[in-house]
Amino acid sequence: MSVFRAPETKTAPNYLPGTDLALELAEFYKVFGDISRIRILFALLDNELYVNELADLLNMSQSAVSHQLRILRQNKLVKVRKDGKNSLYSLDDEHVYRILTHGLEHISH
Amino acid sequence: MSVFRAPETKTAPNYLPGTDLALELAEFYKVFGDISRIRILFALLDNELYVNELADLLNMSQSAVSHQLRILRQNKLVKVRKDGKNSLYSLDDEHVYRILTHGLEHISH
DNA sequence: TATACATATGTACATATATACATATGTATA
DNA sequence: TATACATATGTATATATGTACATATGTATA
Repeated sequence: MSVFRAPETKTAPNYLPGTDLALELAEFYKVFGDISRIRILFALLDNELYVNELADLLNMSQSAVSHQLRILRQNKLVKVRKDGKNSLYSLDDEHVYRILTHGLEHISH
Repeated sequence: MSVFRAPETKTAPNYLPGTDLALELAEFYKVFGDISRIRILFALLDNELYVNELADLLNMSQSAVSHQLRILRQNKLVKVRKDGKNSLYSLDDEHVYRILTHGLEHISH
């Protein structure tokens, strides 16, 4: 990835994304930077689950789950399907699985 | 990814990582969840750079850059090479590029 | 309509964290 | 050794953020 360079030789970086893009990307990764949201995403990896099922499964309050689901929804990582008074949540994006997988690859060296 | 399921049918999730793993993964993504670190990583994508070069390039204080480089180092995302009194930083891991790329793919829909 | 229930949301607060500032450490050169 | 310079680090502080608690919204059923 990074090319070796003699200390005296200075080359400017040839790809620097604008601040806006960097910010957007940071905001995106920030969503994955919380254990509750990670656990929710893993729970939804192969299942469509109700809010209260998530709360029970993960030992979280209904409120906390709902708040985190909102963040995940806003970032298009999960989607909702209404079922009467219940809400069924599932993953929204095909990338989510790959993103989680790559993270796991990294931390397992 | 997520299998359709009738509301009455309840299946337990078949893969739930332990809390420790979820925490480790969240901590890992947290590193990407900051605009300064993202900008540093992009700057290092094709270049080996000195701390002061990064500071100039990104309009950050030397201290701020150094603090963030420490976090990136501890998470094995960048590595250092000493050159006298200078330090040359570069990406440490082949995954970094792919992780950034996937993030970009997601936010660009 | 009244009640029960599932989910969403407003708010307060405790905790985490990025940066500025000051300073320490380490290296090269006079 | 003294000085200049690059980088690292300790600390304080302002800001961001996750969760608890209370409550609102919306739906099904009696």
